[in-house]
Amino acid sequence: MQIYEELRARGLIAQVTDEEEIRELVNNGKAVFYIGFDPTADSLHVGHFMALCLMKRLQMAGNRPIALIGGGTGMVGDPSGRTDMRQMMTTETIQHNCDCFKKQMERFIEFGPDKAMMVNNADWLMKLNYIELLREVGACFSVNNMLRAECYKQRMEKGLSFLEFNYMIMQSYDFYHMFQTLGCNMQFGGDDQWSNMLGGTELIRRKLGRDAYAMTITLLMNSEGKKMGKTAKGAVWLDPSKTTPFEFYQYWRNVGDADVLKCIRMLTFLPLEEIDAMDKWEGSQLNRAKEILAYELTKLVHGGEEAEKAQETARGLFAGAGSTEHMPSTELPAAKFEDGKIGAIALLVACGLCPSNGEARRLIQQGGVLVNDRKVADIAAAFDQADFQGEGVIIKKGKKMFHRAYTR
RNA sequence: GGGGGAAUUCCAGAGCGGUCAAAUGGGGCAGACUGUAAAUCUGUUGUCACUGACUUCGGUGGUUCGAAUCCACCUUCCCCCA
Repeated sequence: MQIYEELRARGLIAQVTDEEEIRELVNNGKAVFYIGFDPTADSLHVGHFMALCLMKRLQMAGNRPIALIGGGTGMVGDPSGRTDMRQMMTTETIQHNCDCFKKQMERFIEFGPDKAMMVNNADWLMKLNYIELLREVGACFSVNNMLRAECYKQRMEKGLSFLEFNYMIMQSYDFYHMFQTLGCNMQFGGDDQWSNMLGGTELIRRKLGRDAYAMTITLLMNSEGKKMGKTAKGAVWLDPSKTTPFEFYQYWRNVGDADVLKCIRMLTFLPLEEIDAMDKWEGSQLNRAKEILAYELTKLVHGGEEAEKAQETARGLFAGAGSTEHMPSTELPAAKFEDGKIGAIALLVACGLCPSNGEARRLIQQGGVLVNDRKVADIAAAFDQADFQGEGVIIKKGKKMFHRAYTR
């Protein structure tokens, strides 16, 4: 099976401009393609991860990836999929984020001569002259058409600033620029980028009379139609200091039944035959599939060792046996103890399991806290400092949150 | 440029000058049931020294014994006309 067919089979392809041409290009390793990453945070998240995997897959098939960091477009802000305007970022923040992205990407993609390239569109966008740009490319865009684009339509109700309206032009210009300077003939991106991407192919056609191609990746949605990779606390990050490997593992371990196979297919590098076999699994057997999903992804993002640890820890906690040493933990300073004791409420707050005393109190009253497997029944309960020595104590909040607290 | 409207807690969205820490829904958290799933049901959801106190309703002042509610100005956003 060739790469294009594999992408299809994995359900990764959402829309394409010209299926025949694209298949031809990628299957023969002739594509020089780019994917853009706007530096909106100081770490990549799961959404970016899909794009990185796609790059890797295509690179393995002989194509040349270009990772475009949006140091310039980040100054404008993409209105796609947003109901309100993005917070404007300072130049320093953008630069910092770009640096962080670069570091993380290097873990996944091989950069170097004849390998993948990394470029920053600030290098050319920042130098643009307004009038020149208007005359050069502005004339090629129809406002009527742009307003019909889905990404702007949504914003017509809430208001769209001229700044953001220009995002599509900037992105199109990127493609146009790289088509000429780097021989980039294809663009990939999230499905929400479709209209921006078409802007680029259209611009190239108008200015140069040449064909360029675009393809979008299916957005990873769960069965309820919500974007995956988000939790109540925010995105699931790839940076281990923002989302620990254990938390990362648990996120995938807990996906809904209806979504496991889809995730395995789209995100892992397991052979399709193996995945097809799992398709027949049902009921509680799917738990096995979830473990595989969680393990594979943790391995890809954090490495085999971390994946092992996370899996071992999870099994230990939920199945009763195994080690507890890799679960999230907190070292309690001696100052937290009074007369050699710490109250249950103070303990929960100190470990970050509850943001306020009120919530900790409620949690205990509702029977949601276990310390060393014993339910904490009284909000006035206190624990001896001596118990925290060495291994410390295991605090269980609700059904799934485990935390270890210890002292030196 | 002219006219009109809006800003409430995580989100959406109620809210007669006192009975408002503020309806309702969503989300979150916890309990029951389970498979670390989904669905369902129950409780809970500003902070703290929690039978009490304190800080919240875009901002700043004002009226009043008392303001989320009334007035003035400011800020931001939306709509209509140009």
